[in-house]
Amino acid sequence: MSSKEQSAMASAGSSSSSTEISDSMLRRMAGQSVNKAGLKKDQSEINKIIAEASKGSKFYENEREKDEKLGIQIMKLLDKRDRLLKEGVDLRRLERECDTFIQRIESQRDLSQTIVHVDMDAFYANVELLADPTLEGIAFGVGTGVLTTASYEARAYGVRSGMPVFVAKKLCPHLRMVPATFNSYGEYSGKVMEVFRRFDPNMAKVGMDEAFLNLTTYIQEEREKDGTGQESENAMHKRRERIVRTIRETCKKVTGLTVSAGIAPNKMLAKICSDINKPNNQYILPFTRQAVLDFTRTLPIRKIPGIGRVSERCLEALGVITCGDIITKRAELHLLNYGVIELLKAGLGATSNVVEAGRREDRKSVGCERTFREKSKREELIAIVEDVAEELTETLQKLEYTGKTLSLKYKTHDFKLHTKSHTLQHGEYKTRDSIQTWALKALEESLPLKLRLLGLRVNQLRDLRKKGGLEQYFTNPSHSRKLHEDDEEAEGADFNNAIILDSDEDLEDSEAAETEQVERAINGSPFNDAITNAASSTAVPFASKQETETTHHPMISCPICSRTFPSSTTNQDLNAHIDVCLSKDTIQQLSSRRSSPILGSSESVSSTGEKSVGSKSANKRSRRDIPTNKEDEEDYDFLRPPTSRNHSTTSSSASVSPTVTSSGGSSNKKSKNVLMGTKEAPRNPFAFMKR
DNA sequence: GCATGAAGGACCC
DNA sequence: AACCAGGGTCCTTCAGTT
Repeated sequence: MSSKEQSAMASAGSSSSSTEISDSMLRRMAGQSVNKAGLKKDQSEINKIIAEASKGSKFYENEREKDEKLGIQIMKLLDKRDRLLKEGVDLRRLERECDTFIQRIESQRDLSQTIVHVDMDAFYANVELLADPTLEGIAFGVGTGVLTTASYEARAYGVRSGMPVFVAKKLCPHLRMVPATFNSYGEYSGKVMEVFRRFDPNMAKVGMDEAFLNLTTYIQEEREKDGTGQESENAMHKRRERIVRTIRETCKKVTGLTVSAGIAPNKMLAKICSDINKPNNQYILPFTRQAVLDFTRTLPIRKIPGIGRVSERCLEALGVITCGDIITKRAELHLLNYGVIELLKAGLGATSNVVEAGRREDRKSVGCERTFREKSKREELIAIVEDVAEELTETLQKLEYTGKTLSLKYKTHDFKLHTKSHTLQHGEYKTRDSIQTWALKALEESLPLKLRLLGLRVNQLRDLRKKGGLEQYFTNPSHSRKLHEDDEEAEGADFNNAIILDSDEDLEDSEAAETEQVERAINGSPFNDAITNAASSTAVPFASKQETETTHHPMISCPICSRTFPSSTTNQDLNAHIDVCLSKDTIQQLSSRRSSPILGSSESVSSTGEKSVGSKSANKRSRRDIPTNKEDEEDYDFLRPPTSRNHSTTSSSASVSPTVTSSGGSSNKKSKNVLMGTKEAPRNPFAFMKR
């Protein structure tokens, strides 16, 4: 261990011996949702109470350990930076490279779309309030064990979601707790989403209480209706505000729940904006490049969706506190291989503005887990696994999925998480038996264990609602899914097939108009760019172009399985697909699937006669060629904002609402490493910013 | 060299 | 006197396979 590491240990660990709690621990214990509004008590006072309350607990110890490790990691990061600098890395060159990135990003900046992020206020809490008016005006929390949400009255005391009840009570002794009633949340969620859909049928739901809307089309139509021609930016601004106000009012009228909203030219910004005037209000960011830059310049990086506690600390150590710092420190970030491009995109406020409904096909896994009071007796643990397996099977059945890999997850008494997984080469996990058998085996293997959590999750799903088994090899969905009573989210989305083009797609040549801007952007830091020409950036000449074009490809369909493919699909590719479709295995598979539930291997590895799907080469080919334009996109592989992550739907009604974001642009290894020349790519705590 | 699996994490709501 | 959810997604690292 280097001396630096030792000192990191020392400083991070100092809290354990003395009564002082380190700063980073205070912050860490403060929890993830620190950025929430509505606090009364002084934040640092609150943080102290929180940390103090759980000090000495196993949880706390575990957090402290993590904190320590992070500290070391950060030291290493800094070490590395210093070393490279000493070795004489050409920072200037890196800076220029970043400027090229910036140029590209700027050239693709798109202010033509009106994106709205709508976010229900204290959703669970407010639903409970409707059900029980005696909660009106009092501090209460929803959940058991951990608060899933807190009323605004409670928040004033520093009580926040994700906080354990006993800590919350320390902050607010008279806090009242009500158990969560997920079914009702689901119902209200459905109603609200319905309202949103009136304004954007392709609305992207993000969890139960949030959604992204693209109002561009709605606005256009409205203007056509009232015969408004060219409109001043000011008029547009007002129109946007008014429409969003209408949306919120409608929600309130329909459900009695209040909504907040953010209006901006892209998802990341809209999301951040929805928080600004939080309860029951909205915030609109002017749709000009300058306004966006002004906004982001001072924006704490933590506000960027995808930047969590860890990334925040890493960046902070590098002197990056605000988005503005990202630009200033770009060379260093680049040097450390720290996902600069994504950061730059976020820093410039030029992230994805593509809003598309989540599709069932996008789901990647289904899981089920349980937390309980520390247990170590074999029988007890086994019973829990059985129980979880049972429930998982039910869920799987209800949702109509099977999966190839199963993983067991457990948390030991000291809050350490572990997973074990197994992938079936042939069969699929489907029956309770197959799941339980492996799960128990995996558990027993590691048995002398004191646990507090056990869970199971199935990955590599196959959608039983789909005709063939080939689907997993194509990204395409389209027609396939019929609506099912229990997934209210179903409608709408289906016909935009898997092609995931982001806004990046067609911009290339259409951008002449903005060249001027771009030019400026390259010379020097955009933030210093005094003369920003806001007007030109608001021009709407290509308004909504890519949106329509990328989502409404005409389709070609396979004569065998009638699956549809984008018109851009070449004959060759189509043939490849048809080959697969015609393969014997496939036919067998299709017919066997009809007749009986054979597929799930009842035992772990051994299997039924299910040959894997289609010929390997065919699969490979098709997977690469047919579905996406990924290859083409590689070049544009900037951040597709992390913004829209998925959220599960706990409700028994199982509205599957998978991710909103399209999959796509894998992260651009090329440019990242090529420029660097560093081998041991330092972990890029940022990788997740992918989209 | 590349695709896959397994295990571990970061993050989100 | 005790003791921090549960549903997901994506990324990374390290092997071992093909």
